[in-house]
Amino acid sequence: MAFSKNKPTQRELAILQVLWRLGPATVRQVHEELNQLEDAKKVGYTTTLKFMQLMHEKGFLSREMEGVSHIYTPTISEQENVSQVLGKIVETTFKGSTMKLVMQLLGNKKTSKKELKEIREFLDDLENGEEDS
Amino acid sequence: MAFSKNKPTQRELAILQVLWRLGPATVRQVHEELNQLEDAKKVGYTTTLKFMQLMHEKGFLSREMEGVSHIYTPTISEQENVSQVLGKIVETTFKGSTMKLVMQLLGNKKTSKKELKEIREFLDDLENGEEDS
DNA sequence: TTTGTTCTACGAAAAAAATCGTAGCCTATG
DNA sequence: CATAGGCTACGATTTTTTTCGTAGAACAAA
Repeated sequence: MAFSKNKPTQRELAILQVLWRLGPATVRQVHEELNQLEDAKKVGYTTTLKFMQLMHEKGFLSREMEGVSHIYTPTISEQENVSQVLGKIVETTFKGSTMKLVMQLLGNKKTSKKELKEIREFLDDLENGEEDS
Repeated sequence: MAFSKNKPTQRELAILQVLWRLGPATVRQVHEELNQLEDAKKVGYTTTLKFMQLMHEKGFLSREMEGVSHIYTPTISEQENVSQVLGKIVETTFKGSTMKLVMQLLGNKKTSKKELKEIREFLDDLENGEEDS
C-alpha cells in the first residue's frame, strides 16, 4: 500500500534505510549510524530527532515508548518500497515491461555462468512450483 | 560517466524525462509537455525556462541556438541514468547482487509463460554470443 | 539535594528547490 | 512606424527541506 500520499525526502529515506538495516531502533541509534556513513555531513542529534518525529507524524514511522525513549519502526518494508520504486522505473522508462528491465540488467552486467545457471533454476521453480490463478 | 557531481532534483528529472521522450526540444515544447501530464501543477512558462537555464549551467543539458530560441539536449542518456539508479538500488538493498534484484522482479510480477520463454531465449543468446573473459 | 546526562518537544532559522514577474530583444503584421 | 507575440535573461519571492538551539522532564550519582 506504500506511503499514503507523500514520498519520503532524501534525508527521510536515509533514515528509513538505517532502520531497515537495524530493525526497530531509538533516535540515538539511528543518529550514530547516520554519522557513521562515508558521505556523512555530521548532523546534530536534535536534527535526527526532529526528523524522526516528523516522519512519525507523516506516518512513515510508528513508535512506542520504552522507558524514557521511543523505539521507531518503519511502517513500510524495504521490499515494498523498492517494489514501488522499481514499478515507477518500469513504467516510465521501460514502457511497462518488467522483462525489458530484467534484460537490461542481465545485459549490462557481465553475468557469470554460475549466475546464469541460478537464474535458469529460478525460472524452473517459477514455472513448476507456482500455480497462479 | 553520469552527472559529474550533483544529482538532478525532482523537477529537473521530470524535465529530463520529457527530453528523453521527445528528443532535443525547445523550452516551449518541454513546457507544454510538462503541463500535459496527469499530476501537473500547471507551472508557469518562465519557471520551466529558468529550470532549463539552470540545468544548462549545471551541465545537465547542452543547447544550441536555432533562430531565436534554444534547442536543449540532455548530456546523459536515459539508459545511463537508469543504470546509475539501478546500481544504487542493487548496492543498498540487494547487497551488490544484481541477480537478487532480477529474481525479485521475476518473483514479484506474475510473469507469463511467454515472458519466461523470452527470458530463457535471452539467456541462451547471452551464453552463446558472448565470450567473456 | 545539587549536578550531570539523556530524553522529548518546540520554535525558529538556514539552506535548497521551485516559482514567478518584469524587462529587453527580435520579428511579423497591420 | 506602432503593436502584438514569442523568446531569453535575471532578480526576487515563495515553499519545502534541513538544521539547530533552548527548555523542561526523568533519573542516576555525588
